[in-house]
Amino acid sequence: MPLAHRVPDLGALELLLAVARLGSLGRAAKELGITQPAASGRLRGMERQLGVALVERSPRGSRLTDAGVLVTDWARRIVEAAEAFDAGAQALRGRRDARLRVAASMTIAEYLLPGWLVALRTQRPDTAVSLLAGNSTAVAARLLAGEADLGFVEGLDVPPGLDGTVIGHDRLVVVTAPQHPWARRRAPLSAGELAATPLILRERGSGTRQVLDAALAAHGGLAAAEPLLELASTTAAKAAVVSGAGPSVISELAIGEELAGRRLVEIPVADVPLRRALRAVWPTGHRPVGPARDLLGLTRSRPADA
Amino acid sequence: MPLAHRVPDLGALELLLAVARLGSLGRAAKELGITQPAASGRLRGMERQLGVALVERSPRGSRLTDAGVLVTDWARRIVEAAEAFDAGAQALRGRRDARLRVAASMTIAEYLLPGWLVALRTQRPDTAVSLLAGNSTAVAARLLAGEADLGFVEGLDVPPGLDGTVIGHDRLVVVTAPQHPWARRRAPLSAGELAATPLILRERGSGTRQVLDAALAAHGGLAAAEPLLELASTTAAKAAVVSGAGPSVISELAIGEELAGRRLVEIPVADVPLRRALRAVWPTGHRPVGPARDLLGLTRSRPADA
DNA sequence: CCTGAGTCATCAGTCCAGCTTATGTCCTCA
DNA sequence: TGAGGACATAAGCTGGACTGATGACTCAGG
Repeated sequence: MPLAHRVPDLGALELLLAVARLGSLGRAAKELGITQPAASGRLRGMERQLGVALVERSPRGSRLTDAGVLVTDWARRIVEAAEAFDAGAQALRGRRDARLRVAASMTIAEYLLPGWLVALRTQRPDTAVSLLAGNSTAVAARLLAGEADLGFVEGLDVPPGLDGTVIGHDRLVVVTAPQHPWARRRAPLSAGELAATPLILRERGSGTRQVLDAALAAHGGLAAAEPLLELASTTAAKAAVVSGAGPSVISELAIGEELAGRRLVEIPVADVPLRRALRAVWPTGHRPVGPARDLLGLTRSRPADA
Repeated sequence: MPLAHRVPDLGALELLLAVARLGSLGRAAKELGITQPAASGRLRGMERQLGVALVERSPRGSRLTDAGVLVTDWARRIVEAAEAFDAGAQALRGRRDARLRVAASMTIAEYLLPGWLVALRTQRPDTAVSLLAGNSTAVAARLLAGEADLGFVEGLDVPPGLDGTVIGHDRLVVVTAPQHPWARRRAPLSAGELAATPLILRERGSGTRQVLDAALAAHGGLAAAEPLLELASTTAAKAAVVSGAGPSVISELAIGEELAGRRLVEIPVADVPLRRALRAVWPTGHRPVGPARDLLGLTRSRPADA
């Protein structure tokens, strides 16, 4: 039942990628710091596990089979996710002597920052980053106290005492399970319908909730209905929607995978501007320099509203 | 150096997700088929490895810490990639009694099919799928020989003897390393410039190459310059571009990760329609039924040109 | 032809990570 | 106050993965 028994472990996947890149078991082994027999055995084990030959061995080297090419590309996805994990985890470990201290809102820390950190690492391998995640107020406090060099917040305004620049936008989307009647609508949802429907929402005070309330209020003074369910985390809300409990309004950053896998369906909405800016922020007058400036450059060159 | 030593293995990540979902070490352990002490030890090991407390234990159960929430979300990315890997690998194993036999072009098999298979599995858990990857001709041959139930091809036309439906589009994009002068251009690239520049390309005969040639020819009869480098796989071409060898034209499906991580930069092009249709195909008159129809439904509801 | 430098496979032996079983501690609830 | 659930700890086992040595094979060059 558990996935781990059917999918090779990370070491084996890295080995496969190295073999694909270097064209030789022995060289791949050396790169990973193991011996050639270990690599040979490991690759053999992976092929036995998958029931498919991945590599064509010859006395002149090794090449991927057709199946091997496919498997290698799928493996690369896993390894890239692992790299993002590693970059995030290293930042989270947060040693005090870190040269770049970042404070970020939860959504940005979860979905955007790991990718930025991977990119930063290829550009500045020696920059140690520490990460602190919290809400906008906490981010502002850290910056003003000099405990962070650069902050990232989502929301409608820049906290007082800070300067900032918009680095992208986060759209809130209405989602349901594919079985929900809304998933078969042809016409977009109206603001009135949305306001009148009990939704699955984060607790009051969350950024998502604020934006939704503000957007409905701006649009003819509507007030959202009492929530169907109030949950503490985005993940819990997603799970509730997937299981068919009802519709919800969630950041598009959080639901890419679910939309792709058709576990969730986006419902178009008319006339309700459910966007919020994503901003990099810093104490007024202290424009980012050094590694903070590098990181800022990475974030700006890729708008987050793709 | 190797990633595997710094990232917990898949089993540990699954355990973390289960704990987050179930709120108890013991229940999570039972779900994964291990004992509670094993789960306890494993979680402790993971926390030691990351240097961060992930779970708050109490005699009434376990909840994630703030850091735990972040780590769990990053872990979920890895596990989802592993699910896609698993779905693809099972199909590749291709037992003869598979109820649904799919033949797909390389690009679709690599980048789109695993996601579809994961979705199909939640919808029809008992459908065994087998996968055969090859070029358009091979896909057509398998279908006409009755050796496959459903095919997927990318390209300009439907192979003779087959019916089909467009399920999305694949855009070819011009990419360079971020250091390349083109990355700093303001104006889009003209067709003439593109045609005049030696590029890193797949070998002649590949689908990518055909589309590029056709698009340039259609646009004022231009012919592409001699390639700078001819490589056998998309992956090799990507690697060459990333390392700064020169610009290339690659399917956008293949470079999502690289664009996000700023290892590659997309260069806008004026007036050259580098699109190709992605089609599901089947033998004329044999409209898909049963599981093939289910799979087709999944692919159509999510256009691949997002 | 040999020979040396590559490749990969096989074998035997060691070692450790992770498992299980058994038990202890703490809290909560009836 | 005792039962039950949740987690931790301890002891012992086992299998998987590693190393190091060796052998088979191919190719290029004297």
